[in-house]
Amino acid sequence: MEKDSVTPSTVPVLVPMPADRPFSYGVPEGVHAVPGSIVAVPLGPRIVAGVVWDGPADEVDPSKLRNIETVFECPALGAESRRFVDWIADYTISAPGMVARMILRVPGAFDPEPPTPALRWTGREPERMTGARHRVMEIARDGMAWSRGGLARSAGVSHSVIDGLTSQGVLEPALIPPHPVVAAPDPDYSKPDLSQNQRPVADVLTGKAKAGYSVAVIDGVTGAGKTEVYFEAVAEVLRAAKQALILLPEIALTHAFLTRFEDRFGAKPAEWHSGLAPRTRERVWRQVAEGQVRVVAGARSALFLPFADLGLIVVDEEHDSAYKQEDGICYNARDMAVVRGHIGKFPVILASATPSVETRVNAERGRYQRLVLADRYSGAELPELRAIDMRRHPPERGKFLSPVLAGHVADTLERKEQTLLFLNRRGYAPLTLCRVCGHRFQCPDCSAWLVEHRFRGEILCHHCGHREAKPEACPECGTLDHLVACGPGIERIAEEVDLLFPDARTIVLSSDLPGGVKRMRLELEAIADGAADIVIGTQLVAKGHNFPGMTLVGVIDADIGLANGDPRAAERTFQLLSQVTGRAGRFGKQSQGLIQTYQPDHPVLQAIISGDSEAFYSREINERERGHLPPFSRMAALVVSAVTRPESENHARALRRAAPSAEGIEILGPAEAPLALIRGRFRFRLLVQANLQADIQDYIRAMIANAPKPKSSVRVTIDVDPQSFL
DNA sequence: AGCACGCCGACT
DNA sequence: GTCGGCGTGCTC
Repeated sequence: MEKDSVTPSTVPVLVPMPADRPFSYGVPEGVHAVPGSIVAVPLGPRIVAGVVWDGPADEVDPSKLRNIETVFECPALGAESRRFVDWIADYTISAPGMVARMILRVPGAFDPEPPTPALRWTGREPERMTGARHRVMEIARDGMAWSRGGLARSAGVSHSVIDGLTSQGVLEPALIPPHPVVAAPDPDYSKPDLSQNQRPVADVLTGKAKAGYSVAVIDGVTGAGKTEVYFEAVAEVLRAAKQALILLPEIALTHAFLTRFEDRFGAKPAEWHSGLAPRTRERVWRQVAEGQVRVVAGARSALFLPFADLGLIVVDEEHDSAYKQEDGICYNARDMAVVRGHIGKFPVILASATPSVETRVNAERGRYQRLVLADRYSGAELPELRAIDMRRHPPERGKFLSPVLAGHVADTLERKEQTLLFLNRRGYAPLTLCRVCGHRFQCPDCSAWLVEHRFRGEILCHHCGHREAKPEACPECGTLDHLVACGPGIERIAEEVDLLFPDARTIVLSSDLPGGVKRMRLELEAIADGAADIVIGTQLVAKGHNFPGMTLVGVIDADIGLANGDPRAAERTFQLLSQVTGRAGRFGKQSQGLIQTYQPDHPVLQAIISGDSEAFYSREINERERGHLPPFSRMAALVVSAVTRPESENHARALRRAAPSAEGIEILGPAEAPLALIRGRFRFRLLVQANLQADIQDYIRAMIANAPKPKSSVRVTIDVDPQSFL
């Protein structure tokens, strides 16, 4: 410990920790740290990455003050990104350091990528020429830098030949700068051939792209060409030398999308999703920060890339629930994209064939501008939709395809066209029970049934990942071979299809598919190329894939989503079924969608079949307004969880008692959360419902501050704007 | 969030 | 007798 004659200057630093404000760190002599600088700082026993924040640092006990370890050689986080972090922390009632962590969760990206060592021709000729050396010189004479291995391989010689030439001074060491992850997109690479319907919408969007903040909603049926239209806004932003971000629901980062982008701009966008290799991830992050990457196509987490100069965000399929993050910091990427646009003073485009009720209401209120794209592009017909009344056309006992649907599948096979059978349930059967004693297989740690996955020979929990080998005997009564599967999953549908159509080539697609993003892309491409006759899939096949040969879509069970009482259930079912039936008939052939249901008169099904979505929306919006539900009020869910049921319930009650009384704010609960037990923790939930003028965040902060501090084993998670209103 | 410290069960 | 479980507390 040396005695300091001068007090070192201090700066606030956001560290990846749930503290409500930045920590203070000393800045050593000669170190340059400005707001946004990404730094390594000591925190307890370890070194972590943090960001220098704005404003003066808090005074801290000098004995606690520690110094910044390093300032990374990396562009500082811009002021817009910093305001975005502060805004999200405030809105979601979470620690700013934890929000910043979402940006910084890219280990290794903060140090510049080292240039690759290479060799280049010096202009000198070898003293003695040999065959091998001649082959090397043929290549090296172009004056380009080659890696040692690359040059050897190209010339078909061994390393020692290269080393010999290097020691003779024929080749000299050089450095290859890091490769750009993608080439620069050219806004004028190919002029789009827009239809009469698309042109005016594209013109409005390009106009907005040149102005400041605005939100536009492109509302158009599947296949109406929304992508081509928003590409024009992207082009305009590229001309203005700004960056653009296109958000897509997780799985929708399809090869087809990337190809369309490349056809329009002459280069692929940089991709950002969970399936990226760590190395690629780092490169993309860094090149986005440096401004080298101009366009990113990514999943919701791409919103937290350190853009140098962002000028547009497109949220494709804006209604999709994949935009909602439910764990850790709860946020909806669609809404946060709008916030980001507001902070950065740039336009945001929301696109969907089935916009969310929230977005429709925002458009009606004039906050968003709605642009309608009416017709299908290039004359493709919408599928002809019909409900199959399962009460009149029941399947055989223990089967799930009605004779009507099976008949149409047979016809489609005969025409050598493709069928998609949709069922939003993974596995073989959602429930297994013993026919002798009635024992039901339940997860030991969750209030959920174990789902049989017959292909894997296991029964597993879809909430915590608990798995066990599928037993032969009932664990309760010991009876052998009397376990019975209840209800269908896609594997069971596949089994039924195999019995009905043994010669058809079938494929089962769900998130269970081993092999990750890569395998999924290959399978989807193979299907598009006609490698399967019948595709059986979960919602993942409903999202944005084009299957040209697909002329029949069968929905196995349209009633699944409507069963629970959630006010949003109707909307979700409408969106999902519209999306999945929209997979058919995108390329001119007449196609049909058959929807199996026990309630063909349900308004949601009527809306889908008749194509009268306006009636559906006005009814839904009305119901939300009457029920005082979002977006006509604001909601937040507080979930208390603990290892024992009473601990959880008691603290939930304590929170409710601690709630101040406030004008226009109401609390519902506590009640057992929809899944009362997850991963061995009992959950109780409070719902806070506020009118649009009330400050729901302040209210919740007061509630938590007033309540007794719970034991650390009791956790409270806050979800502002929850997906479920129940 | 991570990590260390600290106090109670099954084993080298 | 130790190894190791996770409950509690702290991090500028």
